[in-house]
Amino acid sequence: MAYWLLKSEPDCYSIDDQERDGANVWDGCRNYTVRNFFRDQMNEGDQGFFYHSSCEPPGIVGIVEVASGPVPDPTQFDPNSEYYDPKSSKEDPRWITREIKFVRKLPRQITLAELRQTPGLESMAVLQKGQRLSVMPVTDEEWTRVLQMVE
DNA sequence: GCCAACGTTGGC
DNA sequence: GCCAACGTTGGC
Repeated sequence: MAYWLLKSEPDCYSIDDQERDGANVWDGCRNYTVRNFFRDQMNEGDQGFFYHSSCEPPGIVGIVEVASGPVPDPTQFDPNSEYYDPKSSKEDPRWITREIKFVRKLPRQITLAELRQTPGLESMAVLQKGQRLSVMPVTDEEWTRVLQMVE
């Protein structure tokens, strides 16, 4: 059992979209570190923070759960998709992801600025300078500490 | 296999 | 819109 933080731009796919869809394939990610998290590190049943990025204000808005084993990202095979990858094949798919399902919204958003001000979260991956991964690990301690902020 | 150029992310 | 950080690409 592990915890994660998944970033999404709300203009593109928000927590409300996730709530409406329930479960869906987390597609479109084209970063090898993130691919490896999806393929090798996640476990079905792991939970994650749903984080709104590139918006005002950025921050954590909900909780989601890893709802499948590793699956190929279908958009890599679709020539009409902006995420189409002609170098990938169905025999040896390059981009692996998971189904992600909605668990709940937080009672209120926890902004990035708040996270930065919270003692105990100094080492949290999302707060580190220069990190830009769209999926990042969260420790047990960080998970608990963040949830305390909205209790 | 090195590394410069380029592209992307995402907070500010 | 700016720009720092850093991943990816491609020439050599």
